[in-house]
Amino acid sequence: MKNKPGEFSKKVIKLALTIPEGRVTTYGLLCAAAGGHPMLSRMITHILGKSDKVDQIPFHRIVYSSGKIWSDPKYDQWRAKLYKKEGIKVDRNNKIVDFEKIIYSF
DNA sequence: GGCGTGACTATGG
DNA sequence: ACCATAGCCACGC
Repeated sequence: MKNKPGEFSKKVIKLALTIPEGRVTTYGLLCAAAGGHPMLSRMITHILGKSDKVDQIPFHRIVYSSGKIWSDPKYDQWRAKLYKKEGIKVDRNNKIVDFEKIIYSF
């Protein structure tokens, strides 16, 4: 499937916005759904981070392939709040509880 | 047109 | 099972 330049990023953003509440996905799945290589995961962050829709994007629903989360002091509280709000459980090691059960595949 | 960037992933110790 | 290192590629400047 051929993607025009810039479509990838749009697709990624669009897909990211379709992640249901209470579900999580991985960067690998997201980029695969966008029609890219699994290792394009880094671009997801880059694109979403630079996007003007960054505020709408549920970064908290996008986690590591291992189900772990990047614990950044900057976003930690923000994410924790959203997790609590959506009923997503995270253990004290920032690992998603029942990750394999709530993971969302496109 | 080349280089840096990025809320990552895979692999090895 | 945890930590460190290397590699991946599209997009913007």
